[in-house]
Amino acid sequence: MFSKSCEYGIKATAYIAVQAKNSNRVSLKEIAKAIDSPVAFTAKILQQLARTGIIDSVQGASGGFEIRHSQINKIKLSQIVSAIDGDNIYKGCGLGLNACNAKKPCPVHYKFQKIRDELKDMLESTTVEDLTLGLKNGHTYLKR
Amino acid sequence: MFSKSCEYGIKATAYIAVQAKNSNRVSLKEIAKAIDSPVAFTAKILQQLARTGIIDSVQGASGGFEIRHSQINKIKLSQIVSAIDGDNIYKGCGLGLNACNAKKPCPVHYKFQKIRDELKDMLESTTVEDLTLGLKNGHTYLKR
DNA sequence: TATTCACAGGATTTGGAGAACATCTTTTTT
DNA sequence: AAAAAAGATGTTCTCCAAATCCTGTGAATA
Repeated sequence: MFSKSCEYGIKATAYIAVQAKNSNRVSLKEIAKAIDSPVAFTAKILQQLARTGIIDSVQGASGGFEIRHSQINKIKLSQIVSAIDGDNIYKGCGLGLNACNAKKPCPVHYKFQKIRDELKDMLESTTVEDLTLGLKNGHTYLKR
Repeated sequence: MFSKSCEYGIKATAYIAVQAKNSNRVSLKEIAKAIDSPVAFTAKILQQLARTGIIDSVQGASGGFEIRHSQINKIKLSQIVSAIDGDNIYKGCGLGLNACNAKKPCPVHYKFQKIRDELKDMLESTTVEDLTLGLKNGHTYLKR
């Protein structure tokens, strides 16, 4: 469904948000450990997220990553996905055709459109805060 | 969404079905040309589909691939997907966790489950015949 | 029965995403 | 100002899906 990068991006953002709620700034290492991801690779993804303004990075000793409290309930999953995987999930043809659209649809175009639209709605109506709720009370997990 | 193999598999099956309705048996080359896919790679995928009984292959001169008329409206998209990609699409975790299930769900588990269930329903309720209809009257396409 | 056509299937190569490594830059602390 | 902590960036390595190659086998037909 999503690329590995995107999966890590979502998990990392969720973890940072949980810690930000406790006013903790977290380091790259801590994040990688918490979401069980390769450190160096995670660094690149966090950079992408920081550049697009989804998370904030602070350099230097006692630096790390954080998210402004006011942003936690505003960041939508769709933003993270777009930042990392682009909008191919919404636009891409189910059968991989380059020019698949309403004018020249592939045989499964409309059936897939329905699914994709629902996926889009879901991603646009789910905020990072939604993800933190289950994590805080231990009902959901980021590892294993 | 699907692997390239799977995309080719669906397109090939649809094409073979259209031709089978006209009582034409089609060769590997013709199929590859019709769906704009690499010949050798397509051969492998057709082998898989033939082995699982979704399509029939006939060796020798004037051989090729075909589908029994009585099967065209019975073969479901889900069968093709399972034969090539397995059932990872239904089971796989949205965030790539190995052990993501109702007992230890990831933060997006239930939201994704809904989408996946709908995808499953769609694939199970769409037959190869459904795909052939648009192709025959020129409303849908397999190339470009 | 020899030839040719066409699929079967094992072995191999290629390309790109994912992962790891090394180095440079910035910021904080002392 | 120097050292330490941490992010930024470029390069390399690895692995698997994607694609190809080559040889084997079966069927038609002359």
